[in-house]
Amino acid sequence: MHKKPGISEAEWEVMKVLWGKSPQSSNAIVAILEGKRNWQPKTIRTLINRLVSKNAVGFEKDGRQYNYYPLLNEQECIQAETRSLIDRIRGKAIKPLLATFLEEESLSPEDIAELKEILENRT
Amino acid sequence: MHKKPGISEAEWEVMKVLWGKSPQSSNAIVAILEGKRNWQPKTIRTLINRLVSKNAVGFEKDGRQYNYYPLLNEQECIQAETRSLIDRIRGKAIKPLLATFLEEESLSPEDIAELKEILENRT
DNA sequence: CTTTAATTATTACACATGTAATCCATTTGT
DNA sequence: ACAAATGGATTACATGTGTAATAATTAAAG
Repeated sequence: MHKKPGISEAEWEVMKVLWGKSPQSSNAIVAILEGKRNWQPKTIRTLINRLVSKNAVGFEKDGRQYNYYPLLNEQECIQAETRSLIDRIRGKAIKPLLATFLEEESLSPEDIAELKEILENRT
Repeated sequence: MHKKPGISEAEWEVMKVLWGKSPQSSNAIVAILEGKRNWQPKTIRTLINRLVSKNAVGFEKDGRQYNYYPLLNEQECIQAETRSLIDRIRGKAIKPLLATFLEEESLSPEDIAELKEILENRT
């Protein structure tokens, strides 16, 4: 039994563009991503098509062109990835992982305060 | 240009077994994993072999049998996965993700104290 | 020694993913 | 009206991954 396919790493880049603004034409998506990743336009179109196949992205026709928009919620996708990582290391020390996050990422003072509060309440 | 292959989700299960104790025979690994995942022994052996091909696992012969041990450090692998997730959601709110972690996972009081300290020092 | 059982090695096969190119239809410039 | 460009649809192809089965080898049992 094969498991439901998720959104691949490359496809995530497209989702992020659409979560940032939607709907957008493939041209617009291509323009944005060509700068960030070293991808050919054809490659980016393939990714868009795959996301449509996966029902992660929908589109409306505007004459001959399509305008794409996300069908999945950003926060839910992030949570799904997070849970996937948690599952992967389940049974192992979660702390070093968290430490990596806390050290590497830019958090606002408010974020930090809020996270501290979560930790307090867990004790 | 193809990127270096990582350790797949299924392979991680094998790594976890070996990080828990090593070296171990394939039989021992199979015995442990048959309980947790619904895998055939042949499947598990395939995973072990792939890890050997990837230089993630080494082995010493003990007569006709092999005893396997990890060649990669657990903490580093966890960090790599963590960074991969961070990259994936880069530019997006990291806080909800952290909140998920902090709420879902079981952390010891010592862990919590240590994490709080990390947060303090970041302020 | 020969048959059997256990282990490792090799092969299989469908679907996913990275990374595009080609084909086809339609719009647009001349 | 015709040619060129553009955008979507289809096809490509190597490698990775899940999930094993089969073949080859060798140790153990009789």
